[in-house]
Amino acid sequence: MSDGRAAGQRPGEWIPSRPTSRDVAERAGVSQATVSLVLRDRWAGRVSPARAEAVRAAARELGYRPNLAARTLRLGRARTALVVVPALTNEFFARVHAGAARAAAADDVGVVLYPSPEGVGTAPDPFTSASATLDGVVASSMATEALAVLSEGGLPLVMLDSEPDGGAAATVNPDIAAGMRLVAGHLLRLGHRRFAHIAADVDSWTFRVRAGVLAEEVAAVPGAEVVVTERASIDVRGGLLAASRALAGPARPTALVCDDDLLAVGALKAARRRGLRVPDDVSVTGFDDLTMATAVEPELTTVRLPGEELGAAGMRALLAVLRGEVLGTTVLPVELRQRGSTAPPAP
Amino acid sequence: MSDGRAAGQRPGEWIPSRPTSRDVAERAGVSQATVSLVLRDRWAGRVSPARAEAVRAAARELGYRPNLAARTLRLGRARTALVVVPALTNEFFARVHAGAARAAAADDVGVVLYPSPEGVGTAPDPFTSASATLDGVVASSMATEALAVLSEGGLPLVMLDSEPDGGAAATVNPDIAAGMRLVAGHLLRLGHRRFAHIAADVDSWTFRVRAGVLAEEVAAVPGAEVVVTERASIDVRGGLLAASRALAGPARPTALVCDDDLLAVGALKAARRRGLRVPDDVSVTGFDDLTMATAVEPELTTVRLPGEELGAAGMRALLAVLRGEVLGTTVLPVELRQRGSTAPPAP
DNA sequence: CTGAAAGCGCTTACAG
DNA sequence: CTGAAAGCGCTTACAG
Repeated sequence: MSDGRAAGQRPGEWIPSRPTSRDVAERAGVSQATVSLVLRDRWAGRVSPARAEAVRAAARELGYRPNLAARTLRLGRARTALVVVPALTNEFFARVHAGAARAAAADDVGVVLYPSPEGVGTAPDPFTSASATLDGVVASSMATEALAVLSEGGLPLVMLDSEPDGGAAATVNPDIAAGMRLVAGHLLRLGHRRFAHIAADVDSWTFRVRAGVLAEEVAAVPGAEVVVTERASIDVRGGLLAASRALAGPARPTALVCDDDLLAVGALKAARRRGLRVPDDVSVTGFDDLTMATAVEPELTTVRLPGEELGAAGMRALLAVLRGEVLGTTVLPVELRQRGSTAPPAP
Repeated sequence: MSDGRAAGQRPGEWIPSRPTSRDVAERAGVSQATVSLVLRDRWAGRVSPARAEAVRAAARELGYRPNLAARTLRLGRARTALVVVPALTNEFFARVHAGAARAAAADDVGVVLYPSPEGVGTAPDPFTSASATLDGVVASSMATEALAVLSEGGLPLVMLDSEPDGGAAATVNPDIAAGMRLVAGHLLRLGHRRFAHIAADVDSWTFRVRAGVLAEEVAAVPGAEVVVTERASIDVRGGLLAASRALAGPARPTALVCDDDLLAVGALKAARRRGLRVPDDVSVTGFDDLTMATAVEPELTTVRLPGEELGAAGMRALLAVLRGEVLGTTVLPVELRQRGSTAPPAP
């Protein structure tokens, strides 16, 4: 202790000098090795039950907690995963994070969160962060350009809601295509033929799939057509602007298919401002099933994406990859939630 | 390297064997000490500029990143703070986290997030988490019982939106009392006299203040009264149920003062279901100014709590405490956002 | 201006 | 069944 501790303490008295495994060993009258064995539960048949109990008692009395930095250094693994999401203030990504953290905790792995600051755009290098002693990365719904940065870390990478063959060790996706097929089918069956697609202004797999499937499904029905608005930023205001424009055209669409619930909420506002009733004059659909989807009136017909399950499955996939297993792409089912914002078009 | 590395690698080939400072030293033809000095920017006057440049070049070429576990172990500090919030899927706490992470990053400190799984209730011991090499804790809006657990870690603790003298090293609060005074004043000035308080079912400082101030302000006006509903769980459904009950009574209140925007959104729904118009028949106010506040119609009159600023100020306070500074309680200003959900009561 | 050495706290192969 | 020792990668006081 020639310097390190002293140097660490100089800035203030705030460093609680925690007991070390040596302190526990001393108190229990055993060696540090025995302490480690007992506390890591690797003692069966190697340490007598009496001594094991003595160690546990000493640890308890001292309030001993292993120093994770030391353990990490020794073990060469951090038992920590990085979760990268475009924006944490979006409820969907908060759910993804919650699911990932839950699955990680079940395996005694910690999670460090990295919300890409520029929204869904390119993330600056997360690996320079102070918490960057990482075993692997789970990243959700990133824009295409962001992948390169993530791969650069050289860490095992699991992508969520992303291009299936994007170079990640594993991919877990909600069944986006099925979701959009459910929306299109629902509206077509109600009798809609003039659609507007309120599309998000993010260039990522998930939104490309939504656009592609909607176009296909509508094209398959004679007389049906879909116009695509200028791409909208993913917030209420973006939806309001894009939907206003879509509703202003000559052949007014009878259904607004929105890439996200936030856009759909904006579309609801746009319709109301033009004096149109939802769903009587125009139907509106969303994607995600955020809390907001049932907060508004009418409540939104939308696709429920399993955010928590996505995060949990992604973390489990990462853990499996770290164990050396080889994984491909997992697809999670989605559901259509039919609510008050959709109805047959006015005759 | 008798065992450690080998043991670490056995589970799979996934551990990228990263270059160490020794590798950089070798490549640059200097000692490890020089590498450390240069890379930590402590070389001025101690290492010749030419060698410093050589070290930087070598580090760049090898893609060297310091092993944080080793640095942490040596330094005795983790440069990592724990942020504890009741629930991350609540947008307000997501904002708090974002602000805290931003402030931490500015000081090159990492953030580990701990969303108390049981909502706003008692958090189980966060310090057993695998990422628990921590310098300090910032905790927001915790229920009273949760404080004990947090103090137990023995780490410097900054509380946000909490009891000012609750034993934390520092406290940073939005001016909750002023916020509720703004709401009450606004409604009283509009002419309201019969209030219902849709109160949250969480026993914490922030909600006690809201209840206390509302009661006081209303009591100060002759003829004005406030009834308190059964406490509601903080979500749309909770608000809907509590508000339904409040509106069913004999002397129907003309204003529903809600502890949270989610409750207020529920109240909006309750009013609508009873065939009451907002704000013509009944006024509704919220607290927080979530995205949802402007998503609904009419948009909510609410108190804007500065979530990001709260998180950032809290983290800066923790950093100051870690530097040995003594801090008291900081109060952040709040604002009333007047929108469409409030109006004079029907005559 | 530079390097050799010690030590942070832990875990494990090895020797008893 | 138990302990002494080495070493993970880094930083810094110290000796040159």
